[in-house]
Amino acid sequence: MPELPEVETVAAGLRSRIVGQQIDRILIHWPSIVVGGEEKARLLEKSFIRGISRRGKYLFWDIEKNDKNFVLIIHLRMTGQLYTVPRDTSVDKHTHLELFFNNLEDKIVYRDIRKFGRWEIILPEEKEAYIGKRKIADDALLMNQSLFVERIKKSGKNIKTLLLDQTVIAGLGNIYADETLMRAHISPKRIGNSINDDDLGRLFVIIQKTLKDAILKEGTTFSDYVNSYGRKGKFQLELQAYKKDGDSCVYCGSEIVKEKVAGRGTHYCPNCQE
DNA sequence: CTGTTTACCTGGGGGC
DNA sequence: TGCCCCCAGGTAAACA
Repeated sequence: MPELPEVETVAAGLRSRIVGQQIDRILIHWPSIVVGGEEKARLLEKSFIRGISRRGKYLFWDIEKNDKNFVLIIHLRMTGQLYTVPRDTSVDKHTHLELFFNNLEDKIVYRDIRKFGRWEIILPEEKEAYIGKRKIADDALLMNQSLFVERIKKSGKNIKTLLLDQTVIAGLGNIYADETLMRAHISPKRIGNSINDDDLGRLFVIIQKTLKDAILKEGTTFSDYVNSYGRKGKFQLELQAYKKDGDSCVYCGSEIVKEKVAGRGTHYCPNCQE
């Protein structure tokens, strides 16, 4: 699923090619992907893309049309894909939106098997409220370490729940929550306020390093994720925990188990994650 | 306020 | 081959 490294890879790939471009036309095959439906989606036609940014798993496109500014917010959720193909490429039944450009031979397609992803168009002055309403925390790569440690330390929830909570730290999903806890040798079931400062500091550093490593590998492709060129990532080759149940732990050789923690399938080593 | 449950969707895999 | 059921998990809304 697209988490911080995957969304960052998509953001960077699109930014280098479409900032400055003008959208000529949008094809809408499944209007409910866009909040407000077709009428709202038409706002994008003839608009210019002025910038692309990211916070956690949210993509933000700064849009300008007739001297008015908008923000397009895209969340890929579980199976969303956002990538370019030559404009005459045919699309399948899972492709819900297509963006054509004035001066680009490629089009952008939005493909999403489960249709969980959302596009939302708001005004720039509404962006702060959008983030505030959802209480989206600082991006994991920009967050202050002591703030992270303080938030975990005062919580009675387990660490897996906290890492998945986008109001605590933004960007981790099920894959990177398991991967970072494995690398930090911390059990997903440990309660936040039972973990000492040193271990939390270490976890924070490992979170940032793991996410950066995954960005260098252009993300993890397990089933659906692709980058902005429609190609798979390579970090799945370096996973140590996610979907590794039954395999040997790379640190101690014990068998990795899978059980439900925080309502999610959770993979960890019972021996070295205490 | 907090915590839990359900809805949103489809494809894949297991059981028979 | 096919049918049924469960599972995958990010977010938001409904609920207790």
